[in-house]
Amino acid sequence: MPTPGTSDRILDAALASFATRGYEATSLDATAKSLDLTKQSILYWFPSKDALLEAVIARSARDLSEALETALRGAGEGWARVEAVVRSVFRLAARQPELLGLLREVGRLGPPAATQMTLALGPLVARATAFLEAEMDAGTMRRHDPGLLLLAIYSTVIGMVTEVEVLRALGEEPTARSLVRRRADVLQLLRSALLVEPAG
Amino acid sequence: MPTPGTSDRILDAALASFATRGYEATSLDATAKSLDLTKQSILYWFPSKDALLEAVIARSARDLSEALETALRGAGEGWARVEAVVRSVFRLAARQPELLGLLREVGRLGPPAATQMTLALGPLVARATAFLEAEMDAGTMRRHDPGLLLLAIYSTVIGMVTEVEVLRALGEEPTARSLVRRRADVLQLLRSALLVEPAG
DNA sequence: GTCGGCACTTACCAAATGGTAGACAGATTC
DNA sequence: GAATCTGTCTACCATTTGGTAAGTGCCGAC
Repeated sequence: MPTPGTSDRILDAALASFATRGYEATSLDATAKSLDLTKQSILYWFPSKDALLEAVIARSARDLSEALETALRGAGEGWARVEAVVRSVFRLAARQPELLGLLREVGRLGPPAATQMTLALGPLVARATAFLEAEMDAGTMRRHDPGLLLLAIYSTVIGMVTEVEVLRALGEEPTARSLVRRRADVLQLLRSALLVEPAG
Repeated sequence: MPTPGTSDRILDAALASFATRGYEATSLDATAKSLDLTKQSILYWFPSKDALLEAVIARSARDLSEALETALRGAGEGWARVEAVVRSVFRLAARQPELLGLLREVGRLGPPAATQMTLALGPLVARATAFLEAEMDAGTMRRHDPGLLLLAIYSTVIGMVTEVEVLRALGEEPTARSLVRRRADVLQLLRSALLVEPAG
């Protein structure tokens, strides 16, 4: 494993800052300083701050897709697939929380950033929608609008994983250990909500 | 109803901008211009941008609490209370979407803004937690960690109402009419998830 | 050994930002 | 009618922002 190149290190730092501080609150100067570089070096690799965001989104969308595709590859059928996806998101929350933070941030930023992310994750969304529809047709999951159902699942999982302040407000310290409990709770909740037979 | 005072107009404009563009992306100059004022007039009423945010949060938390308290006042028992709260949030989404947008934004900003909002909404949260616990004790709702359950409900409802870009990504145009459908879907979903008997 | 390009720097810059100081107009008070 | 207070404005200011221009050191090709 070679030393990561400068452009990758820049992407890492930018991702972290965009995901936590937010896009506007991230300054090129500060990001550069954290890497022992000057702002102009960043602008050498990425012609503008917008372009940097674009690159961060592109790489993150790819990483995100890969993580989920991998989880789906050996996943089984029906409910097991939902569980596999949720588990892989929680794994991401532990190992690369910035990826999920960026997702949140991009949704807030709106177009064109959101459009780019949307396009990049489109195939995954289409697959998920089709899956839910098939399950509902087969009668194994309760009937809902698939899009809205997906949004509900998305919001719940992302919320459980990124809403640090709300967690604190509810008396749940967002530690790594608590993440496991949150995962268990989400899975149980989704099972009750989705499955036709509240099976055990 | 007298003409709203300048300080109220400033709070309105600031709330709208904080909720949509975000705090950092909101400039005092732009906000002032939208009100046919100068930045210095804003700084006359609120000594700094931080203080303005604080005032916006204080007023919004009050409005939010009032709306929910009102909804709860004539709400009935058990599931009807959940339904009353959800309905009132969707009503807010139609009439004052900025209030919910601010909630999102404040969560992202972290302390001290988040702390202030948390404190202001604390009583409401405590009430909700106690309610859920009582229902679970009574056996009418499935047992979960009340805090996490509340977070799940919060995330789902707020997501349905503020995640405009995600909605679009899922092929749901965020119109006023679709809001009604979303509300129906959320209620149905929550009922399946929460109630012990999937009652009809 | 020098030529060319790569990675990065120093030196700037115009625009925008939050904030200060002080003046000005119009009421209100005495 | 003078003094005061309120709300707003004009005039500044220091800092920070994203971005440009012009080097500089270095390494491999020839």
